[in-house]
Amino acid sequence: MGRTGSTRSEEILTAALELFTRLGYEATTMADIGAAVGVRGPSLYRHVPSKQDILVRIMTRTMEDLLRTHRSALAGVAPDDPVERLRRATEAHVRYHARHRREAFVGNREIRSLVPPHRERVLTLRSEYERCFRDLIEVGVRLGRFDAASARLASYAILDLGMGVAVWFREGGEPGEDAVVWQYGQFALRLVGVRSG
Amino acid sequence: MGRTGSTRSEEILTAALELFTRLGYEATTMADIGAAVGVRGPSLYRHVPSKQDILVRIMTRTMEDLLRTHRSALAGVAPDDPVERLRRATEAHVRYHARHRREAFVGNREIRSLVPPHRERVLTLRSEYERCFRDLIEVGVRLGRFDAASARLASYAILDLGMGVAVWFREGGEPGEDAVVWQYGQFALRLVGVRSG
DNA sequence: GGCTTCCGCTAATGCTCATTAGCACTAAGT
DNA sequence: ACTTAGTGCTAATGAGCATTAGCGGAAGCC
Repeated sequence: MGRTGSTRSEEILTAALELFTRLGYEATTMADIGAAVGVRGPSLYRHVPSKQDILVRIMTRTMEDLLRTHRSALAGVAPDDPVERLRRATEAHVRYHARHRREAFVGNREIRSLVPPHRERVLTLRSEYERCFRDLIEVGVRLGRFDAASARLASYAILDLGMGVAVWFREGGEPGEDAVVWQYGQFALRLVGVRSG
Repeated sequence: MGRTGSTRSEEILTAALELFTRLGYEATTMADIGAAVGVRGPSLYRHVPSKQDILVRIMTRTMEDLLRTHRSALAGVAPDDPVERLRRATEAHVRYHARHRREAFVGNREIRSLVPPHRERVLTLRSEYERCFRDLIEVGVRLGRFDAASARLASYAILDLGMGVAVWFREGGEPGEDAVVWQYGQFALRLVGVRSG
């Protein structure tokens, strides 16, 4: 029984995530979430302070996980090997979006359901993440390894591929996670003009 | 005063589209839409049958437009030139998403706000559109012009790029529509292994 | 002037919700 | 046995919202 998660609040976050993914934040009621964990709506308030707070916890955790994954994917990769760095970053990005499709999906679509103080915080984390990719590409261009007219467009394109994965990917379906990750890593490199995946 | 559009309902659809884009369908109220056209909420019912109907009209019109532009982009392009066909299809796709970002944005995100009979209809149109791209890529692979391990993944990737454009593109911003369209056409070809843009 | 059509308005109506109050039960701990 | 957390429940509360009723005015037509 830790303080943050005492199992019950985790269950609630998980159930809410599933419902937010399927119905959207606005269309999900506290009663729905309660039913998903075997409880009436009002009882949820014993474990979480509000519906908005559920969304906030889900979204900030997601963005932090994503950034953490990104950093650890690049840890130990030579800074002067932009090809390998972009490949690793993209693979981590895509793997995260495949493995945590609900989190990524909600994280992308429900930003507007966040109420001001939190919205800005999440948006800041998000643009920090975007900047990582743009920087990666700019380095590659500067080193003459990439051929991209606009690093910004290329980074948007690569990031958007990940969001797409979160939409259509199904665990246990075909193609599997590894195949998608590999393929999308190749896509990213091709996008910036690297030959032979 | 024509029957379908008598200006007023068009104004309402346009205002609603803007609001749905910014706030989402659920979070937009009839009073909001009314205010945007200078009228109280209930007065809207003189021009449109319901809020849901506004969404339905927006979304079906969007999907039909998209399919129409796709077909006309390919009209007259040699069937045995998959490179040119994919380039044209992608350019039309991206141009549509840049030029009608609100329509495309709402069309992608509010499918779940559509009530059953319509949701299915829109989803059918959408998968018809997806299939066009997959077929295009399969032909290219069969003719040996494309190098794609999975036509399905490649088509998803290309389509997702378009959705991304609808999210971040701003009319009058940089890069402009033509630059984005050209760049994304090149991205699509690179994705399927075509060299030299 | 009287009739009709259009279109806007305010006041219901009838939900659906998030959230709060207040009560009850259980399991420890003492 | 008494108390205290912890957790659930039902019944408010209070707001927001789509939609409907019913009224009134303006414009055109006779």
